[in-house]
Amino acid sequence: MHQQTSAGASYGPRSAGVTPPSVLNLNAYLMYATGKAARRRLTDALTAHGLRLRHLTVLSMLEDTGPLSKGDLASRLDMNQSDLTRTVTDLERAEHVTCTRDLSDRRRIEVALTAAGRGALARLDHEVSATEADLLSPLTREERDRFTSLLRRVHTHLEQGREDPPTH
Amino acid sequence: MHQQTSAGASYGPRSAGVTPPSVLNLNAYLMYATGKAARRRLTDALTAHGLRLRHLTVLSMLEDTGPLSKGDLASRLDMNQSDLTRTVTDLERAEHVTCTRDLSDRRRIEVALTAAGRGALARLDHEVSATEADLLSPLTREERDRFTSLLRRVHTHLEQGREDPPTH
DNA sequence: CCGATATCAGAATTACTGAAATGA
DNA sequence: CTCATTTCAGTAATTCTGATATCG
Repeated sequence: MHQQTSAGASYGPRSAGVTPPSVLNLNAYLMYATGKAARRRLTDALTAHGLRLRHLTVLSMLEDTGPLSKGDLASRLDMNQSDLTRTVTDLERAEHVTCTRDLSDRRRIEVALTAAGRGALARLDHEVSATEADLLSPLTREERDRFTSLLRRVHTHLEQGREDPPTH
Repeated sequence: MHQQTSAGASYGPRSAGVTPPSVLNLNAYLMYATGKAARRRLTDALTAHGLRLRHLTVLSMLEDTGPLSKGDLASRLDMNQSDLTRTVTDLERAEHVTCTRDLSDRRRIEVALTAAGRGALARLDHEVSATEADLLSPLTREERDRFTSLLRRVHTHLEQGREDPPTH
């Protein structure tokens, strides 16, 4: 997008790093494309268990943090309330979570993981780990750690950007 | 997902870095989540121009590589043929690309960028760059370069994985 | 009254599947 | 006939919007 690979004529030999394709330099596109691939692979691994990615993320978030209200879950997972409600309904029906009203604020509904939900997560662990390993297989262990660290920082930034939208 | 935050009882105080939340350690989830955010921001930046992300990716790929057949475009952009056909139809209607049959293989249709298409890309450049900068704002310049490099390697790996599906 | 939380119905967008037409 | 390329129609899944009910 920045350099001008003008018209389709004569592509001379490219020494490494010279005029690399610009789409692939678009971090935004790379993030989108790899995210798409990651979602697809995770989904494939989950369908055999009758779950979708959104179910896994809710279960996993609850395992991490303990019980949360639906609003907090939606905000932390970057889902809208509407979809989160449906997802939790599915999980409640499958008895993977329980929903209880907060007595001190009767608007809030607290969602908590059940033993069955924890069991489901445990059964998913192997396949999710395998998907992880596959996705990052071209990287060495050190590179994976750096990648994770950078990704997490970007993710945290995006999370905050949602709650406090930039003025422009 | 790896550590066992066993049973839902007692969540003691967590000192920094100890038993970090597992969802956020799932690279697959982080990739999915950041990809989702990246897609949303790019889409927001594009709608004002009457384009969608898939249009930008096609235009941008053509600018990088020169004319490509529809099949090659689909494969390189990880879109299925069906959706790519529709996307190119839109772009052709907007006169951002032209489609010409390959005379040596009349099955293939070569898609090429027009001057108008190049102009549209140029007009998008600023906003796309701004989106890029925003997404990666928590990283230093060196970190961005490392991140891009790692991301690109992962992306390349996933691209190849599509053409040559692993046997399992 | 206002603002926050949750729910519901539906639309918009994206992603996928299968089948048909054409040509190598 | 088989295979590759494109096209079309329709489905499934994801994401988002708006309206409503309840509660603080």
